[in-house]
Amino acid sequence: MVPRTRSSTRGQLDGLLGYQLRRASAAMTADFTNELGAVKLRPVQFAILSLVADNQWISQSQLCRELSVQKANMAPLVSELERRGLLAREPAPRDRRVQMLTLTGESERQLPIWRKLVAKHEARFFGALTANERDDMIRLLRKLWIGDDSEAVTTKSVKAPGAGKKVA
Amino acid sequence: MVPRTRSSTRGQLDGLLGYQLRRASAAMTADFTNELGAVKLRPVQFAILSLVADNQWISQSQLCRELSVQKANMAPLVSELERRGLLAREPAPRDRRVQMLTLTGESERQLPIWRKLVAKHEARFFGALTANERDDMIRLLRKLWIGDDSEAVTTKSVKAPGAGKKVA
DNA sequence: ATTATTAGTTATATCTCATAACCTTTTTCG
DNA sequence: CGAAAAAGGTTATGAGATATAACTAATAAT
Repeated sequence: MVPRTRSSTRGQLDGLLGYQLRRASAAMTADFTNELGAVKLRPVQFAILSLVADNQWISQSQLCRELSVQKANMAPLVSELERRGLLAREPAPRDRRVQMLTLTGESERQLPIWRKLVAKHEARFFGALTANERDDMIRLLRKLWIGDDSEAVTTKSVKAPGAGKKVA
Repeated sequence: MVPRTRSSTRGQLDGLLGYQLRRASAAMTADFTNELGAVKLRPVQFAILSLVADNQWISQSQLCRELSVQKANMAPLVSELERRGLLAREPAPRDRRVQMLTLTGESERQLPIWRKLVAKHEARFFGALTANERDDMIRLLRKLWIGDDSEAVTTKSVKAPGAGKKVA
């Protein structure tokens, strides 16, 4: 059971947090897909449904902000979930631009099951960590991107007025 | 300094390690691109060059295993770096199938500079963490994917003989 | 020697994510 | 009030990431 030909040195690379983060995230996504591939739910789709479940009548724009997904990418995502009968769009009465979102009977029924699958995936993938380590990690990870406010809704309409807030 | 319109509840989602990992990794990649976009180096390209620097004459296959990149995807990656004069391919004398890789004078010269840029990016992005927290995080992240051995070299040549090792 | 394996390439399909252009509806403000 | 700006949403498009399949050439196994 020799670890194959691990002869080379990962050297500098191995000490980079960014590299470790990227690799861990990729492995996690693969494991997620492995668990929820059968029900055809990708991480972002699960995130959308989960968020709609916890915030009924949330608008697509709000979703975009919460998930840092650009509106141009959110449209087809929501459309597909709608097409599959997992999400319903409802025009907002007070603002006719807004599409309010809600779960359907079908997704309402399935979501608890999917959440169990996700929980199973999490237990498996993060099983290498102790409960304390998991708490630490979630706390640390959250510090890295919270407050990102990475536009995500872009197309900032920075046409003429250059008074932009210096996006850096 | 109110956190904008954080009116909705991330609810269940927020407690998922996988979600946090995915968001943090995405934010990190964006920051990396922001720092090294000017020199046209993506994370995977930097990883390749860094690894070749630390392991001269490494083969593409070894690179694939180290980085969990499939050979079908590695080929064009290496080709582009070669085209840009940052990597040189040298047929191995003992095994004419193998392409041994090495840095060029140009990349040898630039790599220290690029490493400094990466260090700057890491300092900025992970600056929200203390030194101890960073040590913790790198240790925890490593536990998540090390030993993955996720094939990555696939195309298992499972032609006729079904005695394959059950790729799952 | 035949067979299986390994290194590498090319082609292709999906997913992710960013930009731009556009329409419609509100909101802001002179 | 009315024009301009801003916000919600859609479509189109391109680059990057990543997975599979099919293939050639060279080496290893039995």
